[in-house]
Amino acid sequence: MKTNKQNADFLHIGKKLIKWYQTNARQLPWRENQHPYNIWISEIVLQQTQVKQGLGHYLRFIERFPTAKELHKASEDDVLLYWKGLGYYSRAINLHKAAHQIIEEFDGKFPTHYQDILKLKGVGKYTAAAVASICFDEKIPAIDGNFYRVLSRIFADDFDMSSSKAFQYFTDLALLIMPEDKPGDFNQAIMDIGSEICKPKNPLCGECPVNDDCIAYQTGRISEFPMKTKKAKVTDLSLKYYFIKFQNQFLIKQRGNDFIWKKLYEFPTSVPAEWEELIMNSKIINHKLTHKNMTIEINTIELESKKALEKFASDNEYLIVDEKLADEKSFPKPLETFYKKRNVGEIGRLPF
DNA sequence: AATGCGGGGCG
DNA sequence: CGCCCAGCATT
Repeated sequence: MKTNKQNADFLHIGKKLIKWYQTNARQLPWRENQHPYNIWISEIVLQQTQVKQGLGHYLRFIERFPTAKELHKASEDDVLLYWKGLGYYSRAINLHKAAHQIIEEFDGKFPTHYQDILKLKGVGKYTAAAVASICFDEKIPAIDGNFYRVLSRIFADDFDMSSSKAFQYFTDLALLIMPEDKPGDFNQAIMDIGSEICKPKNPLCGECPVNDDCIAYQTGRISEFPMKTKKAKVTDLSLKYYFIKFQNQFLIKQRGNDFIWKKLYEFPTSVPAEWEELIMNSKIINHKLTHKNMTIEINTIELESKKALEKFASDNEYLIVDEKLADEKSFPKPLETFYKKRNVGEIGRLPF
């Protein structure tokens, strides 16, 4: 925690949020009472799910399974049937398992403390905090994506929300603005403001009850927050090449301008079916290599004549190059490696 | 620390 | 149409 924030009083922000919530809360079915069962179901439904999408499912689910006892008695298939279309189906399976826990481990009574609620299957820190604060007045901030966004903007704080330390960091920040009283209203105020006003894109700052406390808004830097490093997406890639040659000459073609290795040269990526017969009589050397997250298979085919090579090249618009000339072309790294050490490999059959 | 789960929303 | 999405369990 930054020391310059420790001594200042930010509790007035939380108090404003609570006051705003008491007259501006969205009217939602699970807010008609504070039964922990209903709040719990609603929080699970709303994980990674918009209210607009989850509302109908929530109503049908509660109608079919009005209490933990009913949910406990149901079959897993029945529970899944009522989850159909919502996605993340392990949520439904865990809901069902948690109903068993409530009946068997908690004697049919929904647990009343954060630490016990957390023991339920499918309930993590966010959901446990939401239920504990809304239903049992425990002062625990319900830290989710909304909270990261709202807090980072209020404090114009560029702490990376992708960091593994972000949860603790934003918990500390939340406690700076969280009053002792009405923790449930406080958390729900953040939920409503996060989804309706302090939206990721095009936030409606003019309607925000704490816009004069929001440093990002006051300094016109809303779009800078929250700070988030996007991790490079890792995808496995499997490639197959044919190193088709006659003596010291072989075939290459320049890649297009899309995907990877733009404009670099590579070996043929396929062998047309009409060449199959000719190639069946050739010696095939199979070579596999890995590079980063790629696996590349290269089949070396020694043709019987220069004429065959030329025919193949003109049929498929390949370039015939000399081994020395090839050095002047730009190859992707794994192909260049192969090109320089291509005497490695095993004799095999062509894998058509 | 990274990955899988699933739909809808968004540019 | 591809990309994105902090909640939770699992690895």
